[in-house]
Amino acid sequence: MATMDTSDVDTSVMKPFLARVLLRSPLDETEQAAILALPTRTSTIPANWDIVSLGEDTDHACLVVAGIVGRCEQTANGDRQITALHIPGDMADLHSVVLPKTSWALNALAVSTIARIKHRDIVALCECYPAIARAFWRDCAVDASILAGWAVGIGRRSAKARLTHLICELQCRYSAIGVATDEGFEWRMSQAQVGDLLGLTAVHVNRMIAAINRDGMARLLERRLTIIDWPALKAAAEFDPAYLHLQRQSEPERMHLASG
Amino acid sequence: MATMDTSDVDTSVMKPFLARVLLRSPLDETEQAAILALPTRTSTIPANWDIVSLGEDTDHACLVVAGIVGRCEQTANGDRQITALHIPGDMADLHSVVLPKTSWALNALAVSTIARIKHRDIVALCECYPAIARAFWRDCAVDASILAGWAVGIGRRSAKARLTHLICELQCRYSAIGVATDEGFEWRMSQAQVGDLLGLTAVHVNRMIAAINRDGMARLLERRLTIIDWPALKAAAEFDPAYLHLQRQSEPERMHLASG
DNA sequence: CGGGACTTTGAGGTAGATCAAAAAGTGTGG
DNA sequence: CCACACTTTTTGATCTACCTCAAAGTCCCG
Repeated sequence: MATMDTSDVDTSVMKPFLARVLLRSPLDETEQAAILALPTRTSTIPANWDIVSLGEDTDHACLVVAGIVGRCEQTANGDRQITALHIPGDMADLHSVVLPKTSWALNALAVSTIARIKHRDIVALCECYPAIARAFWRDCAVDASILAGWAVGIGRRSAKARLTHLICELQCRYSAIGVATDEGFEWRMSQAQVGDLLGLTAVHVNRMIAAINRDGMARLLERRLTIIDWPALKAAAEFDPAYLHLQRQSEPERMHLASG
Repeated sequence: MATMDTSDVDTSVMKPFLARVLLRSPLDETEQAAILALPTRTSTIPANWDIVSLGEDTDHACLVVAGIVGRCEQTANGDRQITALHIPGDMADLHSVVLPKTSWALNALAVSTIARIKHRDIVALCECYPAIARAFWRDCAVDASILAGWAVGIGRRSAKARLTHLICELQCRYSAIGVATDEGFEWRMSQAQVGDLLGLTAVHVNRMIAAINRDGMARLLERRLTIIDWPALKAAAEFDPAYLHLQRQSEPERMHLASG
C-alpha cells in the first residue's frame, strides 16, 4: 500500500489549483473563497503507485500538490499509453466528478503528494456557483484539448517532433506555475515513461534525446532539461501554445521575443 | 460557400440529442423541455466542407442532425489527424461553450445537416438548471474518454486492431441511436478519411480492410459495413464499450449473448 | 461519355521496433 | 563507507509494419 501520511483540512493546498483556474476563468471573491475552503485529505504516494486503479468507482477527485501524475491505459499485451500528464496545481481527475467510473488508472510517475477532494463537495459548489461549474467544465475541456494535440502528434508526427513538442509543452506548463525558469526545469520522468507518453519505445526515446542533445536545441541530462535554442525547439515541434489556454503566462518573456 | 438551407426554431432536431444525453444523465420534465425549446438554425453542409474553420471564435455550438462530422487538426506538412467523430444526435463542439476559441476545424466528412445553437442560450440554460450543466459537462467528459481510447490505439495498437476497434465503436454508437442493426450499418467515410482518423495511410487502410474482409470478421464493401463475426471482431480490437458510456443500449442484444 | 474522386495493386524504402547486453546510477542494509 | 540488487540509460545489430511512389482500375455524377 501507499504510505498514507494523511493530514487534514488545509486550505493552502488549494491555492495553486485556484491560481491555475483563474488563468482561464474569472471568479469573484466569494467563489474563490468557496474553492479555497474545500476540505481535502493529503497523502504521499511513492513512485509508480496507482493513485486510482483501473475501473475503480471513485467518490473523490485528486489534486496534484507535488510530483507528477499520469493517466494510464493499457493494451492487452501489456503496452502502456499515458493519455494525460498532471503537474502540481492540476486536478488530475476533475472529470471523475461527472464520470466516476473511469476506464483508466491514475499513476504517480514519481513520488507525489496529492490532495483528495470529495465529489459531493465539488458538486455542491457547482450547484451553488454556476461560474465555478463553468470554470471546472472549462478545465476539463482544456485537458481534452491537450489530449487532442497529443493524438495529432502520436498519429502524424515523427518521434523527434513528438519529443520536442513534449519539451515545449512542459516548459510552458511548468513556467505557468512558476516552476520553470527560461533556462529549463527539472525532468521527472524516466525514458520508459516518456515512451509510454509518446507511443514510442524507451530505446527509441533514448536515441531521440541523444539526437536533440547533439542538435543543440535542448539538453536533457541528469533529470534536468535545459533549453538551449527555444526557437529551434518550437520550430522542430511545430509548437503553438494556444491549445494550453494559459494566456500570457504561457511562455516566459524571452521566448515571446525569440519566437516573433 | 456551403448551401445555407436554413430553417428556423424547430424543436424536433433537438430530440435525438436529448435522447443521447438522457442515456447518460437523468433530467426531469422541466429540464428536458428546456433543452427541447433551444432555438436552432439548421443548414446543410456539402461533403468536405469546414463547418467551423481553424482558430475561429464561435458563438454557437453545432448539433449533427444527419451525416457525419470530424474534428480535424493538421500538421505543418499537411497531414491531417481527425480527433473526434460525430454522428447524428451528437453536439459536435459542446466544449466550445466554455472554450470558444478552438484550435481545430469541424469538417463535414459527408453531406451533413447541422443545427446551430447559440452559446448564450446554452449558458443561460446551465445557469438556470445545474443538472443540465452537469449533463453537458459529462457529455464533454465522454468525448474526452473516447479520444483517450483512440490515443491508446494510435500509440500502441497495430493497424488492424485500430481498424477493428473503429468498426466496433461505430457499431455501438450507431446502434445506440437506432441507426445500426445487428447486421451492420452504412459506412460513410472514404478510406483516406479513415486513415486520417487512425493515423494511417489511405493505402494501408485499404490493405487492412481487405485483410479483415478476408479474415471473415466483417465485410466492408460499397459503403456498407456488415458484421460477420462480432466476437472475433471484439477480440481483435480488444474492444470494451464501457468508455462510450452508453449503458445497456451500447450493444445490440445478440452481441451481449455472443460476447459472454 | 468524360472528368474527378475513390479504390486497388505492386515494388521498394525507412522509421521505429525488437532483442540483447554492457555501463552507469540509486538506494538499502550491514 | 561499502557491497549488493535493482532500475535506468546507453549502444549495437537486425527486423518489420507501415510508408512512399506510381499506375491501373472503378465508380459516380453532370
